[in-house]
Amino acid sequence: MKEYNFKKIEKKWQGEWDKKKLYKAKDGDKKPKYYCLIEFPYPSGDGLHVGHTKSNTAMDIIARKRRMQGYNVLYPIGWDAFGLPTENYAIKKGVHPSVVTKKNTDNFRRQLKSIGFSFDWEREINTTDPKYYKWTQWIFLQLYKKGLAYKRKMPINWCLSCKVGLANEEVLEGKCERCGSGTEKREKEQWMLAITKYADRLDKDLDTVDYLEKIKIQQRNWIGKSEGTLVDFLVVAEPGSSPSSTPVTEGKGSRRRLPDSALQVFTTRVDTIFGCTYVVVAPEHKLVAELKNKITNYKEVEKYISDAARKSDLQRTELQKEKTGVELKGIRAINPFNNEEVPVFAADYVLGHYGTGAVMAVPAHDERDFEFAKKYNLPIVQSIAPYKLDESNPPRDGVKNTVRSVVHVLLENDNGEVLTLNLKGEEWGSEKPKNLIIGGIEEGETPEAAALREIKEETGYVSVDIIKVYPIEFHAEFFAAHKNLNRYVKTTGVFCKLKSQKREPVKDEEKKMHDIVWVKREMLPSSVTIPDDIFLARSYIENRDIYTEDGCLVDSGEFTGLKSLEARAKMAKWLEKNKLGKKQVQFKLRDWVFSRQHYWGEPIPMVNCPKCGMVPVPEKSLPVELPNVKKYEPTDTGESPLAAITKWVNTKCPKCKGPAKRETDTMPNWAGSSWYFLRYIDPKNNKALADKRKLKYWTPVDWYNGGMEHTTLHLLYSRFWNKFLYDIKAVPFSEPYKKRTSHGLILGPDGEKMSKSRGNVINPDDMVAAYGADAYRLYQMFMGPFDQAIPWDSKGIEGTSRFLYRVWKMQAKLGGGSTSSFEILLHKTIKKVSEDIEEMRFNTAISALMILSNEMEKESQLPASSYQLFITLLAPFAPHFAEEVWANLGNRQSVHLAAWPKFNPNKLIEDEVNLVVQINGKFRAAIKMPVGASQQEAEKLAMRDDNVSKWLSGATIKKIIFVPNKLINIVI
RNA sequence: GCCCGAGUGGCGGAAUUGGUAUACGCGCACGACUUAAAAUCGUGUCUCGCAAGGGAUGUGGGUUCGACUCCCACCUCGGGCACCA
Repeated sequence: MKEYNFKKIEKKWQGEWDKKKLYKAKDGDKKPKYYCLIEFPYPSGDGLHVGHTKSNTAMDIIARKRRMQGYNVLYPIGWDAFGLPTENYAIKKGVHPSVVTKKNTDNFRRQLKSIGFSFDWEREINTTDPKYYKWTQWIFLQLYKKGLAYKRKMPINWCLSCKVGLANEEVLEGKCERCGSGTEKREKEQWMLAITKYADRLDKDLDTVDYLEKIKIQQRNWIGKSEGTLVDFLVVAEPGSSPSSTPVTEGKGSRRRLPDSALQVFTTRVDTIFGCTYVVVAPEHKLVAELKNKITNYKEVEKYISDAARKSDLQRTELQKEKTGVELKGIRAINPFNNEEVPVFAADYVLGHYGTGAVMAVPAHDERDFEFAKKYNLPIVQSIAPYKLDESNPPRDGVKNTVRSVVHVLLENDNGEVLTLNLKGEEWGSEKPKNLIIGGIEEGETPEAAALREIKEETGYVSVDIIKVYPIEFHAEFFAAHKNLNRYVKTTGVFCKLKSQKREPVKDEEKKMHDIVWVKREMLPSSVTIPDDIFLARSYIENRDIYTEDGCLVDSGEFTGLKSLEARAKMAKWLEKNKLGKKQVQFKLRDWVFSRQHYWGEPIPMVNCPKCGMVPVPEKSLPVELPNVKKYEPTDTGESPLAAITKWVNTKCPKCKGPAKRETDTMPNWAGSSWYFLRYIDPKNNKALADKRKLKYWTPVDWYNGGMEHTTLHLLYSRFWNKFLYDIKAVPFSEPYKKRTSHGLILGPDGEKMSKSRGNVINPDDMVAAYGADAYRLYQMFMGPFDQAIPWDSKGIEGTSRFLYRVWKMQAKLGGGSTSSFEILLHKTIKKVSEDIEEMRFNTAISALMILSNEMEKESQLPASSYQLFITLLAPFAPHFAEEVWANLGNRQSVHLAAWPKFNPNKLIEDEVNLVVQINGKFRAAIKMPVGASQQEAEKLAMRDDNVSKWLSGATIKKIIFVPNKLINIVI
């Protein structure tokens, strides 16, 4: 037998596969199709590192298994080659970016080929190829035609170092995602794509696809759908402020209505509106300028606004802790529900670009409003009460309903302990503190007075300070069995401190009922329980002054008593009826900034004509190619370097043929990758982005694996483009990807993210040279759970390498022998490997293969048929190795075209099992038993065991638990 | 702060309708082969204990005959979002 020479074997089979076009995907083939996709790489100058190929290896395994299962598989590859690193490198070295790209893609191609991925190389694409970006530009034109691409002057994020405008998605904590340096806001005309028009569908259609749950959640959070209500507040001038105002009848006093100045706010909590004590507009809100001459402190307001505008995003987040704002004096807003007038503020904690840029502030029920109200001494009014229905003891029909106001007293002593009353008698017998001091508030009594009275009555303490009456009233409803009444209880919390131990005698009847127990605060239950318990405990301890959850409406006019959910619906209806507002769905998602001021990107195919305005380049003139020039440095003015190339910029208007100028902005990196999966289907088509029949055959992508970092950008953008192409009938499916999974990072050996600057990069070339592609692939998959980040361990790859050597050596034992000793294991392994691949549990699949090989190794003679079966299971993981062994076994056709093995369910069943014997749940013995043995048999055998009988001697058996074929537990 | 995910040997990790915790691999130790080393093969490897036996899956409670697994509270780490009304 020859030595296992991976170098020779891998080179040989890679050549063979290429020659035979083994992995060619056949358009329209009769076999069922399967489209496997990985994110195409950006061909950087550094080449691949081991992290880049994890996804490729995983999908390669799946693609190979699918082929063996009889599918016509499309597993393509290409290059996402536009972008800054290439441009920066080209500028530095003075070479054209296309030359750099060519060099880099050549290197990447060599690297990928050396690992033996089963790509269909005939479909290779490159986003920088004019034949490709012709169609990227074509899609842009379609978007433009449908009004989804538009130009708008707007503040963009400008990276000071890259000298480029960035999308919101590309700015992290005020810093450029790419280079990490600072950004600032600049006003610029930008091309925008109206992705927000698709926001609802992008959210809803997630229900129709099989993505990992965390990917769906992250996309949903990013889209940020929230259902709420628009409410119109009437804005009025304060008396005497302006003679031009007309009198208004609504509201108190003789206010004056200002023309056209309804202020619209967006809220998801219209149920809290009776607690609204002021309204806030964003500093950039148009109301401020409109009411300039009605605002009596305009100078002050103006200063605040210009200060706010000067803050960068970074400063705004840094200064987040302290809220600032300024009142617009001279004007007031009227709450349409109660006609109450409230002050109006401008504050930068309200965002101009979300909702209407204005909010109603309800400090009692919103964290941010509360903070602001505290700072500016604004009133806090409760309109929602926390509400608890005692589910185990709900109000009953046909029973009298009563309402009762009570106090719950938290009395603290000098040791920081609180007083609880432990009720006497069996039914209350619990070691845990049960009650605080609780008592009814009598007619005309304040909560404070009630608290002092109850303390005295129940405990005798008379020297007590009231520290605080908690501002939020709690409501609860239940059936009071001992009185046969339904109770609706309104509870006020009072926090008191014991000044001295001075006590007066307590009546005997009180003494009989309960003991006084001082407990540490932590001992109080933290969760809300039924009203007879200390159900306010947690709120007291946390000292919360506000309540932000749903509850029950209080002091809310005709809506009082409704629960939040119901109130929101009724109040929205009321608004609609009175034309004062309506239901509204809002999204966090914002339109996509699509312009970049760079050379190395797709030119935006538009022409600016002094006569005709913005004119799209006719489709037949596509592609608009990048001019071949020497200089492509970015400019400081914020203009694209293309603007300096007059020969290219000056063109003729497609409409009037007069002199015109080309659009000089280019598209962002995300453009080419938003539709590349469609181009693979028909990469050379010059008439359409892809042929309809081929699209129909291949789409949608069956399984797309990629990184979590692309969840909110690439994945969302490409879903958007695909949906748009579906709407214009260019593609047959609305959702591009049926299934999406993601891989975890491979970290450097130091446990840190791999990067050139850290110097912890592992190059696959070195691994392939030292251990071979197959050992490399195996180790990548064996490292641990696929979706987890795991450090690279160079010793680990030696393990998978050894495994291959051992399997190789088994060839010497082939011939006779019998399968009997490992036949069950063989079928179990087929089952496990088959299932594990589907679930991407590659690590346990490989472990199962190792276990089987360890068993087979013990045999002196090995049946060739079993070994061959084993090799087919190994083939997707170690394709070159398997192919060579397969050929050695005398097979003419490739192992990768062999049928995927099936397990025989009958051969999974063992005839003997290890039955665990436990005594009181502790392992005491394992006994061999025939499958399906009865409890009696098991008991009999178990008792006979020496160790078991030792434990059982002198004990009474209380109970026996028997789980067939698994265990018997004897309880003594 | 909010939303996801994870905490198990010296290390990567395995174990799901709750049923022998630590599979598989790495490392380490000892042995065989060798003049020697590497490679390879074999044996051992959670912890305390001479043993019988006990203890251990981030911490503290709970449910259960039985908990890595289920429930409650908390701690730590990783990722995402972050004044989105």
